[in-house]
Amino acid sequence: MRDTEETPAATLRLLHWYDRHARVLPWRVGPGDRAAGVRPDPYRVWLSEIMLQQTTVAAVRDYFRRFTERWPEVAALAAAEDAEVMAEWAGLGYYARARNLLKGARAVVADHGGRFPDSRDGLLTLPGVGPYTAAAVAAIAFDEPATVVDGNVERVVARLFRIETPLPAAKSELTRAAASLTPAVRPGDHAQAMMDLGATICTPRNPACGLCPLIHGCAARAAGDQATLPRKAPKVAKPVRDGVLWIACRADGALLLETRPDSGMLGGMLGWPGTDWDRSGGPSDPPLTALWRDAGPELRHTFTHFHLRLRVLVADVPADAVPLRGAFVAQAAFRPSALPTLMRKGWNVAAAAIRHPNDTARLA
DNA sequence: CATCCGTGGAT
DNA sequence: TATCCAAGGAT
Repeated sequence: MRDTEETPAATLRLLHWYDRHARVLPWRVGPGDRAAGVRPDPYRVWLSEIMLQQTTVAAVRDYFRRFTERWPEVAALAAAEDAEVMAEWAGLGYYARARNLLKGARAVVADHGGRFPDSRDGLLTLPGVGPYTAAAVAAIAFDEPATVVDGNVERVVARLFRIETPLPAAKSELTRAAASLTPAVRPGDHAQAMMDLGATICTPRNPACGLCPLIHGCAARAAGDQATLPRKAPKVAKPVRDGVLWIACRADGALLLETRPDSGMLGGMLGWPGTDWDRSGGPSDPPLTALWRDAGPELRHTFTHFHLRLRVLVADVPADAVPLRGAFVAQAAFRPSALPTLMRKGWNVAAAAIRHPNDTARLA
C-alpha cells in the first residue's frame, strides 16, 4: 500500500483547499464533520452516486431528497414496488439506473445481510455499480484508498499531466495519473476534492486557474493549452427519427397507458402507446380503433444519439373500449410526474386537445 | 472498443 | 438554433 509513502505535496494542497471550499451537498459529510468522526451512510453515498452518473448536481438534489424521505434505508427501497421507484425516478433519465438501483438494493438485502459491501471489489458485484461508482463508495463511505475517476478527474489530470491522447482511448492513462495522486490519508475527501475542483475551478471552458490550488504543478497551464484538454474523439451526428404517440381518453376520463419493456428506450417506464422510432413512423397499428386526430404541433425531443419528431394523436373513446395494448388508468390515479420527460411532453400537447368529462357535462 | 441509454442548463 | 456537457454502466 501507500502507508509508508509520502503524500504528494500537491495532494496536501488540494485537501487544504477542500477544507475551505468543499461544496455543501445533501449527501455529503463535509470535511469538518468528517474530521470529527462523522461517517457517511453507505446507502446515501451509493444512492447519490447512482443518481449522479452523467447527471448534474442541480438535477439530482430534489430526486435525492424525495428518495431518502420515502425510502430512508436500503431495506425500505428493496421492499418498494418497481412501479413506485420508476415513477419516482421519472424525469431523471437513464432509466436502467433505476432498474439496477432496485436490483442493487435487493441484492444488498438478500446477499449481504442488508449491509453494503465495504470494498471496491465487493461493490463492483452490485448491478449498476461500475469502476467509478465502486471506487467512489469505497473511498467516501469506507475510507478505502481507491482511485476515483469520473469526468471531472479525467479533465483535472489530463491538464495537470498535459495528456493529449483523446478520450476514450486515454482512459487507462488518465486512471494511472489519477492513481499517482491518491493518498492513503483521507481518500474519500481527496476523491471529492478532485471532483469539486473539476466542477468549480478546473471547468471544461474558461477554467479559473488563478484560484486553483494545483496551478504550480499544472503542465497544461504552463503550456497555455489547458482549455483544450482533455481532447475528445469527434462525435457522430445525430440522425432524425420519427414516430407517433397515441393518447386515448375514455369517456370517464381514464387514459390509456402502457409500461414499456425493460430493454430499449425509456425501458421500464410508463408511457403512451406508440410506434417504434427506428423507421418513419413505423407500420404498427394504434392500440385501439378510434377516430384519431392530431393533438397539436409535432413534438421534438433529443436523446443521446438521435433527434425524435413525434406526432401526437388523440382520440375520445367510449366507456367500453377494449385496448389491444396497455391498460386504462383512472383519471384520479394518473400522475404526469410519473412519466419520463418525453411522455410528459406528449401529455402536455394532448391535454389541450382531448375532451374532458367536465367539458362533456358542461356541453350537455 | 463501439454503441446504446435521458435530460436540462450553459454557451 | 445547435452543440456541448454532467459524479457512467451494460452489452
